[in-house]
Amino acid sequence: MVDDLKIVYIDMMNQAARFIQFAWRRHHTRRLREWEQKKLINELTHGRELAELLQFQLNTPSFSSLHDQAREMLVQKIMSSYEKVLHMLNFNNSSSSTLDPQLTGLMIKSPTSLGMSSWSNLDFEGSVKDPLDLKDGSKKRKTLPIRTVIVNTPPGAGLGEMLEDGYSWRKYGQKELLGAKYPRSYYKCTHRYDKGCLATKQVQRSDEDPTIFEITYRGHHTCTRETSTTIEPKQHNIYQKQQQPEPSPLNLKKGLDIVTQEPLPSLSFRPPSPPPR
DNA sequence: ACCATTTGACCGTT
DNA sequence: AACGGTCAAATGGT
Repeated sequence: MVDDLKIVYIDMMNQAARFIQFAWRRHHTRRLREWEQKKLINELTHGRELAELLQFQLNTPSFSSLHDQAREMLVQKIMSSYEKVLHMLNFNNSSSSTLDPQLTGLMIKSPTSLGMSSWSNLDFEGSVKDPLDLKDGSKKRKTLPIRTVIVNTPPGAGLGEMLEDGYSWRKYGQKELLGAKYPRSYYKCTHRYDKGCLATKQVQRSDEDPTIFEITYRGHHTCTRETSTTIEPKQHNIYQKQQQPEPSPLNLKKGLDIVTQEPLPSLSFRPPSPPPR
């Protein structure tokens, strides 16, 4: 849970950084167009909401108070980060819908000079660094569950429907692999940013039998809501190749909405407590 | 205007 | 240096 939110958070911050950098470099002091800014603000706003959810969850009586303290610190970092970014972007809301170029410049050149401590791990040549990696030597990064399925094409089916699995994916890359005849395609869940869904898949057409595809999924879909029309993935012609058990059994069934949907056992449900400032 | 895909560049690991 | 994964500008579609 915490790890997942961290990933989304870093992802979003990186995107925000890249976005601002892009706007800065290409248009120099040009103004961001309204829709550009709106998009960015929407993303950041949602990220802040996620952080609030996390904070609420952390108000739950703890198992290990030590970890909870670290978590709480992380939450506060996240929250203040978002507050500051949003504030910067909203700076001019009252007058016009443009991003103040001077402010942008300051952000890039000397983020700390404005007291933006949580931007200090943002360098604009690189990206956001994971704050917990700095102090903790535990390198448990590959925690996302991986499962690979072999799918073969039904005789009459076309390629398109063959690759349908009930989820919506956005292709973000394709690569010719070393000894392979066919390229490998890379997909992210369409709701990576609007719902923080980290699911990913790779599709690899088989060398020897081109009707066979090897599809590797990693991560859960946290984007599905069971409001009426949850689509179950089609299970035709699928052979499970390998399966990894869930590392985190107690959460993430329904993703980051867990607080509102599936309260933890210890959490007798109550309305979200106002987050401490 | 908005969105997804394409595709070479880029980047981290080995 | 090479490989595999990801990014993002260009492109094409609605």
